[in-house]
Amino acid sequence: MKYRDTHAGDVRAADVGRTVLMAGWTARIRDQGGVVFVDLRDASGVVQVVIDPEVVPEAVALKREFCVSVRGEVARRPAGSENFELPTGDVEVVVSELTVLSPSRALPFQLDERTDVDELVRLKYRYLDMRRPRVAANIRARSVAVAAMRRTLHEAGFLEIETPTLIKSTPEGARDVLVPSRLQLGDFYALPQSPQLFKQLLMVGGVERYFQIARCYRDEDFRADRQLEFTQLDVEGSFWDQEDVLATIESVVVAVVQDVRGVGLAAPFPRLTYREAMDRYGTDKPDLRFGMEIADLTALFADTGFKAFSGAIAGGGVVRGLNIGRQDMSRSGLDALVDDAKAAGAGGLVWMVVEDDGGVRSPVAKFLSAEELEGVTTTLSASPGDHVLIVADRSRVAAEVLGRFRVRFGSPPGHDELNFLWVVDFPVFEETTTGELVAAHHPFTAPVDVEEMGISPATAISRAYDLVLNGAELGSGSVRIHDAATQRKVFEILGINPEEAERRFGWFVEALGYGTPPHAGFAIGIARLVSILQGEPNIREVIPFPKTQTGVDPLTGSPSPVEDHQLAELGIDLLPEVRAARLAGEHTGGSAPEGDPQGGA
RNA sequence: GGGGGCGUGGUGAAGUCAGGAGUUCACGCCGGCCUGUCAAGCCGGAGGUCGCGGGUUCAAAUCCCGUCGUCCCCGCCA
Repeated sequence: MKYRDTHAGDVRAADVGRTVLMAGWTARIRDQGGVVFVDLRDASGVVQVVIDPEVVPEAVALKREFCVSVRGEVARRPAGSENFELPTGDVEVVVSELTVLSPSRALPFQLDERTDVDELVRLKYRYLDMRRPRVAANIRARSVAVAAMRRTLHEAGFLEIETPTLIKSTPEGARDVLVPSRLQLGDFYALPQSPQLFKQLLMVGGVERYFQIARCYRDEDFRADRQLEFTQLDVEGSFWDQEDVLATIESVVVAVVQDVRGVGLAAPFPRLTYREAMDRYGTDKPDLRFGMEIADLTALFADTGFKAFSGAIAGGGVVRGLNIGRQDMSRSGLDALVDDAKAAGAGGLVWMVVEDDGGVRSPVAKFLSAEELEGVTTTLSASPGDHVLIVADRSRVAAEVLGRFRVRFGSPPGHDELNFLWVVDFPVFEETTTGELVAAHHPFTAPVDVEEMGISPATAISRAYDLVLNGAELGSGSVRIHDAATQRKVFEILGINPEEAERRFGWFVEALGYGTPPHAGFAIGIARLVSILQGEPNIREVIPFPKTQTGVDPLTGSPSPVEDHQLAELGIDLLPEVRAARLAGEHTGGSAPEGDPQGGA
């Protein structure tokens, strides 16, 4: 059976007089008694079809979201009855034949977008949710974005290569998602956190340019921009240095933005070093759609008598200030900021308000000299009404606290503006709160200077870089280590002893010993990029079937218990308390409405 | 692991602070009318264990305790 020869959204005045066969959904029905208007929607759009119930009696039984096929003649709408909101609004299709391909039950929520429907309900009925313009547009945009990525990279000579998704667990960084092996009883695969080591092996193998739309898995807690499983554009190139990577990624991003937004981006993108980003914006992913820079006041307070400041400076710390502009804040509101700063790890926070006469109101004003107060307002360009926040602490703490206030009080414009930015020169390692060194990017990142890394690892700079868009980290990459000796050195600094390094990464380090080309690469979070381009507040909106914050899929009910024989085959025995909890029905997930969602007669 | 917001017919909301009969509004749903509507309109109707459990009270959607779900955030995310 032929269902259609014309798409609803494509019907135009030029088609008047043609007989068309269309198929789609009855988005809206306006039954006038003697004539029935139906908005027929398919993936291409909407067209109004007109039905005379005496000619087509089935029309009387139509409800919303029936899947139907109609045959009819395209006609110009009577003068005055055009709908100029619709691309098809000057025509309509006069139906001669209507087939209900599939009726619909009453809907659990309305598909118009007048109100925000609870997300849990949307996810439980995601197949209906994606009939709505919002998710439908996001799914399309994502496809357009991925197509632009593939096209750009194929044209530049890259090979698209799949790497395994059942791989060796090399725990470090994120928690692995584990999969038990039946054939190797008691052993486990891990799902990849990224294809990192496989793409490096591809470089060893002589694949000089690789990319993949790669599914990745990290078993950490969810956020608006983080899911258990996600997709990255993963890219790697041999005989590449940092500049080759940045240029290639820029060309991909420019193509994506052109195709998704219809906007040409200027490249190359601006760059900041990690150090600059931290000092001026208090974060390694600054949103540069607005200014509000953090200023260093350490020199100004070098000889201050105010102990909170002098103490911090004497301890090797800094004094930094942020002008958050005019604010309507009460004394208690300002004091609440002090608590927020403490919660974020600072010893304290000093606030100042510039008075109309240029004087400064602050709980600590009496401890500061006139020159110091003057210096603050001058350095921060604070004018009457402006509120100033000052933190004296270790450099990292001051940056982080003020960086958060900057984001909180800064006012970025709408999502129309796209501010891409490279942050380069990340450190090789960062120190944990317990003083251990961990890889800032990952342990396969090349240092700028291997000797220097050996001497003072804590301050060594790497050849790692991040791509930032509107204050969000879109992705990161690095020049990789391509010799076994440097790789072993990094493992050593990370406190991984040679035996452990051999057990976990021996297979990889061995590969580096066979003429590995210098190589470098990058990975971009696709949902993050598309969600920002689409102006969405979270990545679930651009994921067709996302999970909730507790890792549950409300539609299918996964994860779910499995049969005992399945566990037995895998040699798995649930803890008695886990088994009891399951039997008691705890954590069964999902409280969305069950059964007939409509009630009614 | 921690902090915060939310949970009221199918959907969205008001009611909760300050206890007094499941009250209200919009949409949807069901039935009827209607030949130019397009968020159609008009008339009529059905539909709720106020997430769940316990407590206080003469009386709980409302106050208290616990719990579940969901969202945002901190930790975590090499």
